[in-house]
Amino acid sequence: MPATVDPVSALLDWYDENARSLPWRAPRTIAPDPYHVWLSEIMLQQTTVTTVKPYFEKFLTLFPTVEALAAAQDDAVMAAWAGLGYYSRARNLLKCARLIANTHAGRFPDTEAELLGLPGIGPYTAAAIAAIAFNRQAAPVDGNIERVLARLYALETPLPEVKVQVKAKNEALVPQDRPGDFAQAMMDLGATLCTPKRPNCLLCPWQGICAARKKGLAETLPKRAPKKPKPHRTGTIYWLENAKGEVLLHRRPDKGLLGGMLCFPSNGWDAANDSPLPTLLGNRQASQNGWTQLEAEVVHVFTHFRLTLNVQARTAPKGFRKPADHIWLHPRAFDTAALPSVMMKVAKAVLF
DNA sequence: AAGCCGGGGAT
DNA sequence: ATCCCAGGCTT
Repeated sequence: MPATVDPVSALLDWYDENARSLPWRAPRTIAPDPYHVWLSEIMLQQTTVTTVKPYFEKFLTLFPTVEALAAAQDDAVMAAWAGLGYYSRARNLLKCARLIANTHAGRFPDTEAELLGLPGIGPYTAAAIAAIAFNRQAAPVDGNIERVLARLYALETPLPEVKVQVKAKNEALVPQDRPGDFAQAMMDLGATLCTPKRPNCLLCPWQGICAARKKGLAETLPKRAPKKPKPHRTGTIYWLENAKGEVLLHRRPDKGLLGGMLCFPSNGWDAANDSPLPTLLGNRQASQNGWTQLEAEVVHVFTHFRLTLNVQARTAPKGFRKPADHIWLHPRAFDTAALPSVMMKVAKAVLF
């Protein structure tokens, strides 16, 4: 053994011996399926491996090929994505699948530049697909790689400014023969050993050369700007049932919060989607034909605000006509519909 | 450049 | 209760 080992070789050796078995990772001897790589990378945007796994497998069952996905109904895709969050990803996923199927003969482009032009594919995902699916000389940088390299080189500039240095360091390390494995090894290292808190430096292939470890800075890098506190919003859910036991749901517009998803009519927390129901039916509480305030209160945390919802319920009067963009849906169908997690919480609070 | 956009696992 | 995640789009 030489006294000094090439850092990239040490990383790839660690990766070969410790690679987690992930459903979208092809065996060494089999070429990866670009559809699988693309689907997994979109799902993994700001989302952990544990969360993505069951969704990835469900999508491959429902939509085995990019052509099958392209042929699916919008609502079927939104329903399959329900609970995964960042719903613009699902809309762009479908947009991209139809583009690939209809104008690219079902084949994903194999260069970083072409991939970057597709809906839902930004700088990270374009580089990741180019490297992993096509073994191109591309160097994706995600949150894991930022952390690993900020520590390896003890980069003390706070995010996001440090991204420029990280990008340069990363590109300098990419090996010519295994760019895809290098990217995945870096991300695996960040996800399993070089974690944000309490990194397991004793098992790290770079424990001997990590500058942050030598300085005792491993746990504190990368530095981040302090975050702003989340504002708090409150709202009211209107749970309206018809004679068949179906509940009224509102399909939200495609753009914006929970775009394209089904939500119970509500007021007070999202002005653009305030419901006409209380005006249509009268919002007096505890009157014979009015709403009944339920005990249920639902708390949910979004990216940029915290939400507390109270629930009012009643049955629809005879002759009630549902407003535009509303549907009746029986609770037994909630599990397979496009209900976001916050609305699933509301349903559970009312039904149980 | 900054804000918007979900949800859940880990600590 | 807080952090942060295999980020992209919009303004």
